[in-house]
Amino acid sequence: MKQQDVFKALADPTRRAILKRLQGGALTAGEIGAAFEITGASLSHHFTVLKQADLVRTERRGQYIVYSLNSTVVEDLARVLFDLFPARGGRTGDKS
Amino acid sequence: MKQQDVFKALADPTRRAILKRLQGGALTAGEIGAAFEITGASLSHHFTVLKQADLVRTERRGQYIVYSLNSTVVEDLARVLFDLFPARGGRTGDKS
DNA sequence: GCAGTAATTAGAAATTTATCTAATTATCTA
DNA sequence: TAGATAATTAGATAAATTTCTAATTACTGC
Repeated sequence: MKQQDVFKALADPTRRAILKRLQGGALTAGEIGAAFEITGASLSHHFTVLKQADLVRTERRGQYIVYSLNSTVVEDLARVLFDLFPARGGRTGDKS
Repeated sequence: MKQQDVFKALADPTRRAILKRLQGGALTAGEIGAAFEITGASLSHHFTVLKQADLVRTERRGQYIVYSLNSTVVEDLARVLFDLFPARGGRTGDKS
């Protein structure tokens, strides 16, 4: 896991929206792109960043390329975050 | 919590290093800066970004300004992440 | 092989971000 | 109050990022 790549990938709102779209299951590049105003070329750039961070996986299916979420990275990321912030017992939900 | 501000703040390696330095407890701007090559002005910019993301808190103590970690934000961030990635039972540590 | 569709890659323009030097603000001490 | 120290703010430059159009690659089906 390249920490820097993951953080940079998550820093862009369009890329986070892509990840959210993939929650419902794998989608082709075109299906993902339908939800955004930007061009396919720009989308493709974002896919590259997400792939480099290992946040998504791709698989060619004939004419299409199918994207899916790589959930295992969230575990790595969780480790990094708990390393970045001091432990506090693990309770959550009392702030807001 | 402004999600975008937090992600953007964490996207820079210098800022993550600042957060790590603060793990040991509160430090003055100068003490933090001693560990980095960049100028105080640049550091100050990073502090601004971290403050805007509510990741650090500041307090003036006489001539000094003391920075400390705001751990509560990690809880908000955890929520965002678990929202961004599908739930997977909650176990961690089996991937390497 | 050729036309059509899906997606990426190439190259450039516009925006944002990180960094610098110089100037300013705030505080301490004599 | 004046000089020294800590830190920020202002303004500029350099580097990185996002986005675009145009061209290219990969596959389908005739």
